[in-house]
Amino acid sequence: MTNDAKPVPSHFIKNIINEDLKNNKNDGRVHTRFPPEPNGYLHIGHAKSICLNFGLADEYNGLCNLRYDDTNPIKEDVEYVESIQEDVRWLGFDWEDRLYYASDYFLQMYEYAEELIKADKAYVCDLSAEEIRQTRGTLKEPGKESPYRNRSSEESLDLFRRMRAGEFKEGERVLRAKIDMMSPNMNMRDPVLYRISYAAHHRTGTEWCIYPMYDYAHPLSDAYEGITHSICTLEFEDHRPLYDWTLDALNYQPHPQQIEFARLNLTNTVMSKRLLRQLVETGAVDGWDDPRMPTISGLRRRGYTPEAIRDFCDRIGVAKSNSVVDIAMLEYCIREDLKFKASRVMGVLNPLKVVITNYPEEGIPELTAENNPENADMGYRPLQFSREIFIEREDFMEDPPKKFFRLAPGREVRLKYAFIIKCEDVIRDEKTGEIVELHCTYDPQSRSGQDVSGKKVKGTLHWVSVDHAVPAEVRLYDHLYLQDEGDEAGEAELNPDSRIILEAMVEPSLAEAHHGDTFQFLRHGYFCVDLDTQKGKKLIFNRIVSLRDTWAKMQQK
RNA sequence: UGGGAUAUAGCCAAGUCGGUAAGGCAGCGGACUUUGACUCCGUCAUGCGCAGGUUCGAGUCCUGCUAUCCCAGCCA
Repeated sequence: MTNDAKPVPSHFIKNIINEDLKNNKNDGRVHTRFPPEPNGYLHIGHAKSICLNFGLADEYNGLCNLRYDDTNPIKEDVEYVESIQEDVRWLGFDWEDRLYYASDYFLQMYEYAEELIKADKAYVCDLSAEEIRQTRGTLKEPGKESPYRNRSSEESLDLFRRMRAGEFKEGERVLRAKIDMMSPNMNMRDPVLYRISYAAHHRTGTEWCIYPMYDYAHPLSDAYEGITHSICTLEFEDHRPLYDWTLDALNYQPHPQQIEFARLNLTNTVMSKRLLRQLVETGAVDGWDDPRMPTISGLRRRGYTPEAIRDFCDRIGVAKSNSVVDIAMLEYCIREDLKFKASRVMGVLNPLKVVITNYPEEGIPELTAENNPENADMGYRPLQFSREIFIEREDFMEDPPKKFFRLAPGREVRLKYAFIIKCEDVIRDEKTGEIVELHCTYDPQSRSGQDVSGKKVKGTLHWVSVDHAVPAEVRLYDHLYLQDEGDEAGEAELNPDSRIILEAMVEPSLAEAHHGDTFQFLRHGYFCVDLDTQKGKKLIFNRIVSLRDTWAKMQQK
């Protein structure tokens, strides 16, 4: 499209790949994967990983797989596997025919485990979960070896086969790697490789009653798929020795390399699946795709575009330091993208009626509005002016400060795409004293595009014709402001101002808008149409993001 | 003296063999403007967690500290 090639940001993972390529490691192949567990909806943090993995494959002429890490049946569901594919596709990435499931490899993994047992590198342990926990030691003290650690390979193999055959109850036995109970790395203290679970798996049903643990399944899945660079987040750094151990134990080749990077954090929001789930389950939000949610589906419904999200992921970079990205960066990206795509239209969120007292009896011919001054290809549309219009209540001040450029008694402003008007009279409600109406005169010489009035005004207002206006629901969103208590119990509390619903008046052309269309309401920001089909196609606009407002900023000072 | 990792501006982040601190977001000042938007121009680290050392020269190398994050699931 554009030729201004955006400089592709460099980062440490590319340095590693470049080095590997130079040494002809992996025969010059680059093969990555995005490996979500289907236990929830994808969020913007996953988008970072998706863009990284698929982006790297793209850039190095390699491949990227989509693989479900579905090794824990009790947490997983087909609802999630479907939403994940939809979201990855929507973001603009294509795994082609490489859609895999760790559960596809259960048999291979099982056979590998038998080999491990025969090689005396794994054993069946009869300790209870509680006993294993107690003998694991602490961060500062070494663990104790299980009394079952040294039983014969034959006995372990027999027990393991019987585990698979369903002869034991959940929790009765596990398969453990025989590594080192004295290791300073907790993950190496004879980690559990297989546990018994009779829960139905969303794909394999009841075919299996033993399931591999992440640390065992992940390196094998990567190896089976010929992954060269297995990119994951920082908390798995301590697991890397186990990742390598699993593949090295039987000298398994190829040997993918695990590389860790820092997960995304955003100011004023929360990325924890636990907290997001809580919002959904308590009904604090309307669902995983509520426009307030940082989920991909929430952002999509809010009106974010895949282009904006990908641009964001490029801009934030990839590194190993825990960081919190300012949400202003995301907001910048969506403004930047919508700037050329969204039609500029007029909507009044808090209407104040204006009567044009010198409006001619014969009426005024149709006006013309430019759909997007930054993108001439988007064309023009007709616009109706009339004797009565609505303007934004906050665009009128009876006693304005010096720098107020909008309407005030005796002042003149331009109505966007239309005429210059002058405020002649302020009409109040007799009882409450509230301003209910403004009486203005218009200057017929000042018509937009053919202004011969010679007037110069500082302010331009947006407006809608009372006769033609279409009522619409407008939803304004604030940040989530969730408190993450960190540990288990933490109750997530939603910012009460996170959604404000207004009854607004919008210009008539919007009556035909489609679900998902994006617009810029002049001065109010970018909005996305979210048609409520339940309520007979009621027009709902989600505000994606506001415009930068230097006037509001001035007032705050 | 458990182990692993990280530290460059308000935020994110480049910085390959040591050669004199990219870029973006936010901010600030100004120009322009029929969106107080957009755009444009200018500005924003004598400084790289701290303290020493090596060197003609250190964000990069060495030594010693400090702070923060992760790890004791039969979760991923």
